[in-house]
Amino acid sequence: MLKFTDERLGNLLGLLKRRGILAPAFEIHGGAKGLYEYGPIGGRLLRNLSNQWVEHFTSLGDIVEISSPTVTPYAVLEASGHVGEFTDSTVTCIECHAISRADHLLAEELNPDNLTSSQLSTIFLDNPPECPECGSTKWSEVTTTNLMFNTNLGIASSAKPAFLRPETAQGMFTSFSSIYRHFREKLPFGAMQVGKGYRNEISPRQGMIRLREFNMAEIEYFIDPNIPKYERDFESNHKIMMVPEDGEEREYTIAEALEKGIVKHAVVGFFLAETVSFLIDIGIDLSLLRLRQHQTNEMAHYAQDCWDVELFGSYGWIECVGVAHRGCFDLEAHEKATNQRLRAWRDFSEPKEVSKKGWTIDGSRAGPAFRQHSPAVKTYVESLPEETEFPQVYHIGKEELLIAEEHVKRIDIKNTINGEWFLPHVVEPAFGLDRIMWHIIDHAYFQQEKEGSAYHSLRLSNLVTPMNCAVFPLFDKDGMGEMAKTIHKSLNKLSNFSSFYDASGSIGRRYARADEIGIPFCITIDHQSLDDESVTIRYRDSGEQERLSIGKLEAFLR
RNA sequence: GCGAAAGUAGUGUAGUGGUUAUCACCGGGCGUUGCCAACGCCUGAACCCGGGUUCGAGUCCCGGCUUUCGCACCA
Repeated sequence: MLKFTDERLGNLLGLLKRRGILAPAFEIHGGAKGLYEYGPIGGRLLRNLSNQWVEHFTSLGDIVEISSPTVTPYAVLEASGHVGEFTDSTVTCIECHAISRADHLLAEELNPDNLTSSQLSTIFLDNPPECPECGSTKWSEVTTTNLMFNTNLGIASSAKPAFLRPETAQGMFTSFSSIYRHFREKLPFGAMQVGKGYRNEISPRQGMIRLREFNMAEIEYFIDPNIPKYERDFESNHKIMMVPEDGEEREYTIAEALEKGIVKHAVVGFFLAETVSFLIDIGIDLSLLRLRQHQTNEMAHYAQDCWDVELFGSYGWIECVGVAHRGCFDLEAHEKATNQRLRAWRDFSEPKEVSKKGWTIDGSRAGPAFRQHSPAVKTYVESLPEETEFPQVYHIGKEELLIAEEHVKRIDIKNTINGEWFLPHVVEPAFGLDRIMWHIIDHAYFQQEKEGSAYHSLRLSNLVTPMNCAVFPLFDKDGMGEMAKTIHKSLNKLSNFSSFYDASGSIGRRYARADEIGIPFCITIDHQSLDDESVTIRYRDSGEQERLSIGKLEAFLR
């Protein structure tokens, strides 16, 4: 069992920065809070993580990947509710002018997330907490601040307000119609997107846990609300720690949780199961994972069942994935704002016949005849039963209008209604890739004592490891260097495979360098290799070695 | 940024100020055929947005937005 201490965290952060994995961004200019950069090793890790994510969820068969812009017009995020709702409550310290998040300064049992800013203001007057910067207890009014980055599309007078997107989801909702058509107009189906999101967090903290620019991966999975139970097969017999809304923390399999009604919706359960198996595949420790159900009062108002996948690491339990049943909120919101239909069609089991017989006006005759009374005449005529005979007298105010046969015509409309349009519901699994990345690394990091000094290794999953193997010549002489380079080059050419070449320093030092960045195998070319075309394979996690002929290398590494 | 033109189903389009807005391809269902845009029946889908004129606006006027094309700018 891993022990997450401050000392370990410090060592790990040092390693990440030293080895080009992860570091605060723009440090030579003094850095910028909430922005991190991935280096040469970290960049590959992130790429592998996002590829694995796409691969895992597209292989379910009914989810497609799209890509929409990060710069998003005002109207889109106004419709989605972000302009009005995507806010934090802030207070300013009157002594030192530091701005803090109001809810973070208050004790948790007050449940500050659910209070209005005036309720919060009252608390800050009656029971002021200390300013974390200067210790003062004088506070300004609590105000709400929108967390989206403002920008403009266009310049000067042609500028139109826009935001950097706070989530990728809206792009999937706004292109619903084209995805619906792609799926031959049949539910269920999903769309996914991997990309950057931006939130102007008031106080980015905890390393890279709360970022202002971050990588997210989201799925919007659309379902018919009339189908009460989607039968979905999933392989997940794992016992998973769950913290239900108002129950005890306990281990269940997803199937058990569904049976007991703890997980309320089958599709939510399905994605929780898929999410957990994905996380295990990429190296998350199941014993450091739990599923936490949102309290009813904590859920966004549109959500019907909402679970967080929380991972435990150096910063405690951190929400890394959310799986939310969002009902039809988003599609409905965009539909209202745009008057576009964002619906799916469902046939009735029996077509319905609707007929209307009666009268209406002949506009080309009645219009000129009745002029401004024409709309009233039309309403009147259409209210008459079909057996009415003309002429008819119609009183409007003091006037008396004679409606002749030439002013009207019969209508005889028969319609068959075969089905109806409905708003699909959506289940949204949303992954914070940077947070998952952090926990992959945090769970993979092992430090040991080796001959008195600290020895670090990242036991990364082979699915995400930034370098698949390392090739070392035992000595860079007698042709070993050339042989190693040849092997390195041919392995590096394999697709989705990268080999790391290192010829400097002692062999032990090179193994250590490889372990630090999570390379699973080191291939060493020694004197014997020159004679019999065999090499040494050395395993990262056990340190054990075996010999293998060069011809079998490729098959072995795959 | 300047100038011009155009915005009607998913696509391409028709539409004298007055029907339930035309047609084709397209999409969905069923049938037939059985292997690379076949056929038949049923069915789904649109007047860019906002004002104005009018009894009545897809149609006329004004404004906005978007697109296309020139010119300018930028890469």
